[in-house]
Amino acid sequence: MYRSHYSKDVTKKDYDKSIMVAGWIEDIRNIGSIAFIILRDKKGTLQLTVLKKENPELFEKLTSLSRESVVSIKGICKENEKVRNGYEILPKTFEVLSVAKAPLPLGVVDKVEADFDTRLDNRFIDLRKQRNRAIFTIRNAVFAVAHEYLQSQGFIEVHTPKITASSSEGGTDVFRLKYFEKEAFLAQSPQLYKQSLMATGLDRVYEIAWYFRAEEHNTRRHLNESTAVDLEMAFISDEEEVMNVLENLVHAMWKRASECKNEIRVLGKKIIVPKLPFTRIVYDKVVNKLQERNSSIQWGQDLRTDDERLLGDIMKEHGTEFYFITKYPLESKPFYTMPEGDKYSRGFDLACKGVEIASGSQRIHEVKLLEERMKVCNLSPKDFESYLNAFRYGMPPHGGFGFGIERFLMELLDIKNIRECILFPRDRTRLTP
RNA sequence: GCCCCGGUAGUGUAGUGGCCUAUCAUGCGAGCCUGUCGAGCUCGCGACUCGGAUUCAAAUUCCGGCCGGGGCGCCA
Repeated sequence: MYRSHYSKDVTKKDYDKSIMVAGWIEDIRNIGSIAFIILRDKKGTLQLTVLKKENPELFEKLTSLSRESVVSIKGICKENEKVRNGYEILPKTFEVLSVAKAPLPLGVVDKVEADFDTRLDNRFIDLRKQRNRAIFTIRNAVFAVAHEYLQSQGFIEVHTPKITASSSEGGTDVFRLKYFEKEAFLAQSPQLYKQSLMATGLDRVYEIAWYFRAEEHNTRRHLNESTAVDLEMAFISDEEEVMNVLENLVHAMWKRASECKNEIRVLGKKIIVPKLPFTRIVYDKVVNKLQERNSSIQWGQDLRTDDERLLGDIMKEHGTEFYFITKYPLESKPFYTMPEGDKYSRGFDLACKGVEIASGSQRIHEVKLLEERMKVCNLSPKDFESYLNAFRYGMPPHGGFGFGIERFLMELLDIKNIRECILFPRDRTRLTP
């Protein structure tokens, strides 16, 4: 046994008793005859106080350890108002579990900041910082509530292949790889599989999905490997039903995040839970509003980055940070999007403060129309035979969305670089660690 | 894919042709110090991304490579 208590779990009942703590040596302040050692564990830090005259050998050994070495300490817990936790530990025995090499490639509590690149190269140390770990604690919390909410709504979690034969649904470049004697691709999304599952009778499925995208973008908001809550539901009469699930999901996640008080405090953020329902604004109106503000957007075009930001500002003036953009022009949406009339589609985006965080639609469930739309989008139905087959033997009306988690976390926590929101980011140049 | 920018001790920086034997902080090492909590003080250690060119002289200018950052497009 190495530990009886975490730093934050020590209570008045433990005072004057022998307890065991374990963790990383964050800092050693050796004053001469007395030394203060800060020990960090999963939950926080605590102070070890060592007196030279009480045990010169123990004093010497403990104070000469390198920072970030891992130790287990057995000692007496003493109440002390002068110490931040209200207690300190007077070590009696200890065990060194791992000695850290010095100097560190990245200081955990140094007064100098490190470049993000240096931080990522040494992510295992970077994540020793409370602030950085808080992001992933919140990430865990929002995933947990996503599962809870979706399960409660009758969705089941599925896992679809990430190695696929079909090259593209359009819209992005994909990674190519060798699959024995064949060529294969990394899935850009579970889109085709989750739709195929609508033909099975599972009715409502979701996946914590990996998106692999080979675009050579180099921005703060793009990753080449990202995660999403991807969802598909059958027997819907229109896309509004899908939007309803999405807004409730986002709301539940935002709310759960707001309950992570400790992490929010560490991050120095405020999280205000948005009100439901989110505003719906049709694409045509978006174009009008943007044109009123001197945007050069033409009807039919997708919103450019500056248009998205401008719309975010406009919506904020109307007191809303979340909004759906609905009834997109058919030509700006992927082939599987259900048309509405000749020009429009049942596709929508969900934006938060000017950033697109989710995208979805009612889908086409009629195979002839699907083939037609593929051709219009310069895709060959021949390349999608196994997908199309799922539509030939009974496919109910359905729809769904993809909801980017890193984008969500960026907006939730006001983080400027998306790479902060994933443990080991994959971007244009980074393949390690 | 297009465009812009950067690379100096372990870390973060100063430096814009000679005053650079390269600044400061942090770190690391040695020493002093009984209540620190960004501890303090003394001494020390440690660096110009690579290759070529210009020049009497290059961290500094030019060209190329390598590595990285950012914007746009595309998207989550």
